[in-house]
Amino acid sequence: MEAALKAMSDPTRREILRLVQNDEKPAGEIASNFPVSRPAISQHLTVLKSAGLIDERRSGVKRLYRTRVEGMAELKEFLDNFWDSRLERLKSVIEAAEVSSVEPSDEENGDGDVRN
Amino acid sequence: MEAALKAMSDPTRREILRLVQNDEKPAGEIASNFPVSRPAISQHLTVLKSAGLIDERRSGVKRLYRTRVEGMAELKEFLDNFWDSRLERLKSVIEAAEVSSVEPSDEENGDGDVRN
DNA sequence: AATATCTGTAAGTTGACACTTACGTAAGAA
DNA sequence: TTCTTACGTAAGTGTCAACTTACAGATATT
Repeated sequence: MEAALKAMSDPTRREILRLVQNDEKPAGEIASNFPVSRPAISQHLTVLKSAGLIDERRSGVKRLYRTRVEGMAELKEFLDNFWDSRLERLKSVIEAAEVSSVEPSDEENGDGDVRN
Repeated sequence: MEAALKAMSDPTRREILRLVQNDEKPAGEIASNFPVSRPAISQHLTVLKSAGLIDERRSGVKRLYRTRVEGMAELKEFLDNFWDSRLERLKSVIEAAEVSSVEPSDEENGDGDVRN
């Protein structure tokens, strides 16, 4: 999970995920879409695979990669829980902010008694 | 956005976000929840702030931090779009996998004609 | 003014990471 | 078997990021 989030934080890997979203593609073809070297992409694929975000299948000399749905779903669920515990009750706030302008509470006195 | 995702990929920062989800808290109190040094947390706060995920408010000597709803919402939306273009049509697949066991297509011949 | 408190910033260290260029390996073709 | 194709892996390099220990600055307190 931790690994999945970290894996997704890289733009190249996100693009890879986008490339293999539906049909599986061989490593070479995937690499051909990027300005970096083929081994570099191979390493990215390893990261994505060990993060559970893609599947690897061997077919002859080639290795076909494809998005692993379970892994993606797990990550999504993890993040959805994250939003839930934070955004849910604050959802109204942002909606209110969209309607009217931002209206700060405007307090500039000192201290609010925070135990330390 | 890129910055936000990267910021979230760190466990310490995710915990910070969890701490300041509702009420704002001063940097010192936030730091007291972690085994690392206070300056380290201060730097994490800087990262989160410049990623637009938290807000800073000065109150006397203290600096109060709190989750920034807009930033979180934007990140969520970005990711939701990401899932959409990938998971939506594959949703059925994982649901099918939950019902029955995994049933691979069982192809082991070679090559599928991939231009290279 | 002098002092204590709360905090960011500077500077340096260490480890992770994205990348490169060899090189090794497995599968199919000649 | 020998060659070619499609890869991963090893080894090295530069950069970034998380952390540390000083130190500086700004706000109350005395």
